[in-house]
Amino acid sequence: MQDEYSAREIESKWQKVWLDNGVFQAEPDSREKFFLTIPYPYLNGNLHAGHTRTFTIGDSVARYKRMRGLNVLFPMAFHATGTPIVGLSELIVNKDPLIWDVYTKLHGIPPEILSTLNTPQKIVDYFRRADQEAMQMIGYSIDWRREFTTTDPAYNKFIEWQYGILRGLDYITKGSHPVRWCPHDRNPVEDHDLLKGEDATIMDFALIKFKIGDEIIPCATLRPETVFGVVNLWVNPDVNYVVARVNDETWIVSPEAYHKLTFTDRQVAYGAEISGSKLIGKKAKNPLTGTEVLILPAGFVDPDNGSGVVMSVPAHAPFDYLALKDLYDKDLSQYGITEDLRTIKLISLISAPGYGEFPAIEAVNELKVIDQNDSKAEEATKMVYRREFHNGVLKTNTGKYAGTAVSKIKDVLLKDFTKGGIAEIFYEFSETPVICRCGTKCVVMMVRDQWFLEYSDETWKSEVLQCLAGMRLIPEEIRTEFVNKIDWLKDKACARRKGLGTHLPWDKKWLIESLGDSTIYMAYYILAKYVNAGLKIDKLSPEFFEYIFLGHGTADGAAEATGIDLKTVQEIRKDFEYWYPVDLRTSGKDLIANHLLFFLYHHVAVFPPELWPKAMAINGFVSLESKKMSKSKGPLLTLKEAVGDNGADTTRLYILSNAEYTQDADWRNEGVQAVHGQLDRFYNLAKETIGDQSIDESAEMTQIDRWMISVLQCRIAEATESMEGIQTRRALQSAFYHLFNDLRWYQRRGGKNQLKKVLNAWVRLMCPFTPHICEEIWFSLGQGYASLAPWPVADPSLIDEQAERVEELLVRTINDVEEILKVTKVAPNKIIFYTAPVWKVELLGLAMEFTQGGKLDMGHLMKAAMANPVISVHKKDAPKYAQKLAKGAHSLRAEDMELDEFQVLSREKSYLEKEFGVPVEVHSADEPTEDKLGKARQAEPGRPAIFIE
RNA sequence: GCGGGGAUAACCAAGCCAGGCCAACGGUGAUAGACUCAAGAUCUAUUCUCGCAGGAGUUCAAGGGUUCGAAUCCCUUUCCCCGCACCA
Repeated sequence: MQDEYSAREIESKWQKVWLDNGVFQAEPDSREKFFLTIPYPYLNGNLHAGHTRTFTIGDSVARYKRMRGLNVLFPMAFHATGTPIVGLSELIVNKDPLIWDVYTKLHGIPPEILSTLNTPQKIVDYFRRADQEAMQMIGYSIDWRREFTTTDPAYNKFIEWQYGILRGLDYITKGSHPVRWCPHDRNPVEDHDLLKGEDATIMDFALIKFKIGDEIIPCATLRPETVFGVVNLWVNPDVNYVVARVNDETWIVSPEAYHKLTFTDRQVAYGAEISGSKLIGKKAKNPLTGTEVLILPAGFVDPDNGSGVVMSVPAHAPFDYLALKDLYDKDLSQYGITEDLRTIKLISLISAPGYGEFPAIEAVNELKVIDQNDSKAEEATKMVYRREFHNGVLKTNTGKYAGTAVSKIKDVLLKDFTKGGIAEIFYEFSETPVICRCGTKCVVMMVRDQWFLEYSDETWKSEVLQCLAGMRLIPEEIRTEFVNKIDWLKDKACARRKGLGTHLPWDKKWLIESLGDSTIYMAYYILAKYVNAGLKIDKLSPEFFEYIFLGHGTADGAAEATGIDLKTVQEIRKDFEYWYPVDLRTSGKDLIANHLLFFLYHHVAVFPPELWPKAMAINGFVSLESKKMSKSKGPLLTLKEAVGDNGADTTRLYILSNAEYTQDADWRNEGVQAVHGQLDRFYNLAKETIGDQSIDESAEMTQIDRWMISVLQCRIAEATESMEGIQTRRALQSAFYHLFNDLRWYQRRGGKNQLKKVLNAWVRLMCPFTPHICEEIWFSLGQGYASLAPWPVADPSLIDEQAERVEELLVRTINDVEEILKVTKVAPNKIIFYTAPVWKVELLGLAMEFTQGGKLDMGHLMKAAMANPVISVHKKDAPKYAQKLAKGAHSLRAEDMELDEFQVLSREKSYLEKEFGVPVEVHSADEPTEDKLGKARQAEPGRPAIFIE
């Protein structure tokens, strides 16, 4: 062992030793196996603190399980499929200043190197190497022989095979779906492509097809149920509407709506223009009820929202009510309207508790909204909507829908109306405008002939739920979230035109979407070892995969089809049978709603139940000095930076002990430095222990030795239990911090001879968390690798309750003395202890009996006490103590009566004298001595009386 | 809006599911003392308020309730974080 703790030297030394000796390479054997995987990182940047947390949790579990004697397979690979890497390479070529900044400053890539990363392949190669280096410099116990990247040709074959299976199961279908689209770039846009409107979601409006003669004037609404309550339509008189041919119909919509329609899956042709004012005064027929309603002018109608025509439901929509009211006394003869609008009867169709017939009117009155231009009109709308949506029920005038909750009706009506030709669905952004980085206003585009994974399939879904039910989730609280998300999951587009990836085998112009190609790749780790060793890959055919992963067909058949020799085929199959299924997948919580769900879906589809994953563990994010980390805007802490600045073990210990489960961890420099100091202390204590020639391990065990060994068993048990539940923070509390404090007490009490024994267990307890420093210490302690040494097992026979109670009594007594000294501020000359008299112990015993037997009351207790001759002699003092016991009946400690306190304190007299630096006397309250200030009478079991001179 | 999770002393953070040994583990920071020529390291103590004898009071987002007893159980309110997709 070196004199000084030098993380850098120790860490690189052991990393090399592990790698050179293949310490973490796993092969099947007779042991029980444990297959642990973590989502591979995407290769568009360096690994950061977030990865560090997830991966380090995984590594510590892998190391723990290995030490528990399991055969652990912990592999790693890299994700490159999808669009971002392609986009990144273009931006690098164009020397995009933003990207340049992010990658040189946040990711720490030298400019001269960054400029060479001008193709996707070079980016992949660079980060693949960088990530691997980073994972090695933090000491992950990965079997690197199985590494791969998702753009490797053999991996493509594997994905093709998988998609063939899904297609065979009819889980892949064709359809259309709406996307955010930039008309200028002619591409779907993602959040980072946007200048404005990142928060906009795509909402489905119903276009209700009102009719003017044969022409359709569609009204857009998010509340299709209100079609029952329409009393007029609204058109903006200042807008020039478009008469257009839409499929086989003639539609009248705003010009903006026309523009949007051209991006939908409809055949659209421009016809003529018609001014809004010309439409006003006409009658339109409600396609559902057949009623004719008047078209009226309204300034609040936004041509850029929906179709530019709005149905008016004044009973439930404050805007409609206000607009109608505003017209009551207006002269509308210019539109040819002569009738009195007051004759238009409002139609109520929703009953909601707290509201009467016309909620819109009530809301308007309540908020004192003046007219349709009043800003409070918006508030009134929201108020009515919220209440009606949550508590509203449809009235009898809605026919067969009567009685249905408003919150449940939308999807039903959309389905019924579109089927009946009454309405169509129209997609629109929830907020506008949405603007692309190129400056163009984005639209909702309907992508046609898109390939979908049918995640909505009921059979598939129920199998996934069944799989989930059989899985262990850590922490268990996330189960509801998983169930909810499975319920919510809809069909997912699974192919793209752009990016890196595997082509759909039956439709080569499509690339398989990058989340869909990352679902069952854990199985591929088994094959990757052989591919990396030079296995022929050009002929990897479905038959081959069918055999090695599913056992379909025969080894001979697979060998024949591929030209791979039979022995290898059989070996791969045997490997797979040994390692699969996945025993644990640990991941950040961001992947719950996507990757982890798909992971389950695809496993369930491809594999039989016995190969479904066994468990998932979820962890939270990492923030930096309380600020959210951002890969593109900073702050960002890369794994390399963290390890370079602080060392691998410090980084690991810090990130593992900082938070647990789904809680977010906060990376703070001050804390990291403190942790480094703690490791330093650990190292020094180990070094001193190992070098201490005076330690006599064969010496007879003293009280404090027995205590130390006893407490060690508890720590081992706690750490073990914690690691079984993947609670790294809790495990470290026991294995590191508590044990550290125990050792301080041990040494303070003069303990020494058990130090080596404790250290031996301690190093192994710490090894999953801080493996390098542990290897270094272990090397001086024994032989072999600490990483492969057996995890300590708690020995119940070494638990010595008596010894622990003695120390508790001492701690309590010392604390009491200190408190007295603090309060009185006296400098002691002598300290006298009086231990409790026998009769009090007897009385406590009686009280305990009564408590267990049910009720403890003074009467019974005193009666029994007086029957006991030991107690009855003290009949003057007994009632007082009895009273106290009866009061504190809930917290009586049996332990307080099982220790001979006089003997203990007498024995530890010299220690107590050393602690306080003054002479100490110990008396029993039973022995008549000088009782200064009557203190001796205060002595109770568990609490000796104290007198300080 | 919907769904999930949270709010604990200067800060981070246990405890809550299984109510009482909880003024509340542990760490950090701060203060004091010991050691040292000194610094650092280490060790010890203190760190809600009051208290010259080991005590008392007020706390666990806010308000209400259940209970002999609540940080823990129930109800209401406020605030915070995450996801809501075709993007990895």
